Amino acid sequence: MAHTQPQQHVRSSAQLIAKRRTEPASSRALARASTSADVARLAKVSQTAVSLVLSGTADRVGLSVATRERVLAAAAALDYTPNHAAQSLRRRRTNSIAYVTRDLGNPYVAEVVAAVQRAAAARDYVVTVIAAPTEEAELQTVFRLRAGVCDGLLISGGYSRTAAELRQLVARGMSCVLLQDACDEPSIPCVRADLREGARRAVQHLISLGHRRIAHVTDGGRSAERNNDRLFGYQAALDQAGIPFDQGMIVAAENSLAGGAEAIHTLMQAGRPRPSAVFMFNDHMAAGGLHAMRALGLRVPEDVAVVGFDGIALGAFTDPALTTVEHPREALGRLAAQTLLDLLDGMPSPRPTQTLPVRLVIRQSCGAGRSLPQTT
Amino acid sequence: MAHTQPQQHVRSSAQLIAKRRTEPASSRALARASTSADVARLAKVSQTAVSLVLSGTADRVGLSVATRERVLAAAAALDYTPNHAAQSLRRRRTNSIAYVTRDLGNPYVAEVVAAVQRAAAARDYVVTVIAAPTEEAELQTVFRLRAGVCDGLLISGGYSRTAAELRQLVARGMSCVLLQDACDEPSIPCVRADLREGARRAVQHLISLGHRRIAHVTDGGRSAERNNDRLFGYQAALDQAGIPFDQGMIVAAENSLAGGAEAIHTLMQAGRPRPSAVFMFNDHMAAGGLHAMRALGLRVPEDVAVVGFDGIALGAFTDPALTTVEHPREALGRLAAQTLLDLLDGMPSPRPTQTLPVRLVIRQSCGAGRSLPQTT
DNA sequence: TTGAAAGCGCTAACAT
DNA sequence: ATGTTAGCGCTTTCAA
Repeated sequence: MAHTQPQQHVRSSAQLIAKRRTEPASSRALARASTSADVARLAKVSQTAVSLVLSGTADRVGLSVATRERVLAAAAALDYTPNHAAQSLRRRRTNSIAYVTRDLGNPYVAEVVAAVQRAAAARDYVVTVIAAPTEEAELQTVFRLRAGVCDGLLISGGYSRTAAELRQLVARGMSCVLLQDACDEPSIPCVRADLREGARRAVQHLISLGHRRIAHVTDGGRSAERNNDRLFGYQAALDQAGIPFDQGMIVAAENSLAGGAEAIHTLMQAGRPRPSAVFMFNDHMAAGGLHAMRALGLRVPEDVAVVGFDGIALGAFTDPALTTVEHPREALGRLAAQTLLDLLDGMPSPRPTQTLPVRLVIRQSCGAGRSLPQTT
Repeated sequence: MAHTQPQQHVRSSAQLIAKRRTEPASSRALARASTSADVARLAKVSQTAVSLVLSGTADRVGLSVATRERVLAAAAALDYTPNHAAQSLRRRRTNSIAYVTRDLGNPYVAEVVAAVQRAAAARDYVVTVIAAPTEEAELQTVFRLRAGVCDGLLISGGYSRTAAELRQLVARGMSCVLLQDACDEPSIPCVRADLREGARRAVQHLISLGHRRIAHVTDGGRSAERNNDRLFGYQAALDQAGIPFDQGMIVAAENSLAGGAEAIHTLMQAGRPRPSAVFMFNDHMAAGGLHAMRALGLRVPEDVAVVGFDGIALGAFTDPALTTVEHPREALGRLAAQTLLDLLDGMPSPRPTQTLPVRLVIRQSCGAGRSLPQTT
């Protein structure tokens, strides 16, 4: 960018080269992107030198400063960018990892992804996010990754059938880290937040406020045998307080605003014992639930106390603001990325599962009385 | 998957081959992934035949069925997956497009992405989503794409400095389609919704309800000279009704729940003429605004009418439900993807800018009186 | 300190 | 109907 004059000069010779090389090709094509050979020719050095300089290995090897500068000038003049496919083919490394998620729509995901990207960028890796909304899409995605599109894989909340495919992938040498849902394969590390403990504390909090009839709205989209950390935590809290578990207090619904609202309608149906408090699967569903309660004429927290989960921004802006369990999104994303990159560098994960702590955030919806500031 | 027996048989020979080939290599590496040469050897055909069969060109050329089946069997036995880098290098095509967005956190984006993915999948393309939260990140991302990581680019709401970089990219032969924000380069097509008309209608609706002091909360994060379609529509509606424009009715804030709340606090400050209605930049900010109004003791729509924008799911679950302008997310994503893929196929875009219509959705927050069903 | 040469895995002209 | 051959653009021994 510095020396405009010489650069301009060199650029013209560069274009000559490009032109000459392009002539025999199809006339429709634009000027071919310049290659490292073009750079070498222009700098009057070998391709090796170009590669060495541009990959930063030059000083390790000991190329002369003069050569180095000639290469850099030529590269700049030709507006050279290494071809990614060729580089990957040769290096057997793409310097990219994929983050596969089911619901891009969840703002929670965006924050985790942001953290992953920061951590990856610090180690010169690129993150591509792949949305796989259905089980089929997820399977297909994982399958496609066998082609070596990326070096490693971060999977958040995968379907169980994916696990089998994953095992194969890992057996073939692909590195992979799971978010939140450990699979039975110990060689695939998992990074998670302690949702079970978070749920236990949330429900314990409700119990401490005097509630005994506490309902739980679960995510019906998740398979029953997995991902019920929240349910386990809920049960643990009841157990500790000596409150018998009542299956009628459990309602499954779609993980969405509408699903949350629907669950509340179900729960508050006439002829059914009414809960005095509801522990919702997440804040998103809780927001929908609050809407439904309002429509039903129920006051929160006076008639029904509500606790959410995740700690998304929305929870501070609902009416009333949601008491919730905060997911460590930043730490989770960072740790997952670091674990994966360590794996790629040949450093095996210290523990198969790393668990991060969560935090109970008390706002208004649980009726704890204290009027705290409304933003976290 | 059909003939287990023969497959098992072949698999063992396959493993022999794999083993033999691996022996001289580093002992640390896992069994090398099989290549098309391996498949050819096992099927006793040439690599060409393998390539032809697996790329589906076989029938066009006229390979015998016997050959075809031998190849398929061998490929299955070796669990063969073509190497993506090699394929891309040779074909000069990656069969992937990138979707670059500033805020993955916006649920609106997720829906557009989903539509893009469906349209792309139908034409055998993969979509990778790249989050570029800052201008620097966006520039860097666009710059990196010069390496040929993907064949085409979808950019939504890009920063203006990106435009320059984009032009270079397009000049180099990369195909690119903009979402919503046309840039001054006519060769880069743009797909957008008619936000200006949507805004005009929304404000006109407020005017028709008797409002004259209508405030507008804009997105302070966007540069002033771009992206103010909503502002233009707002002004047009005022003009049509003969209401003078008052700069004091315009407040810029961060595009977030908190930003929306902040804007309302500013707008409702004592000593300032109070608006009787507020047209918010989007539903997300509007939701934050509703929260602020509640905190200030203002009733919506009795004291202040509110209209949002985008038509995100949340708008149907706020209290009161938001009157809004619905963005055609599905159509937008689909059209953008199709335009880009057509471009990649050498079909130039019919018009530099394609504009989709929007729709006013009347709910409770504007006080139109009619009590419509709460979900769209 | 630098360069020549081989080859990553695949595809596509061009034989046969 | 099938095989041979020559690269795509890059990195990396190995030799000078």
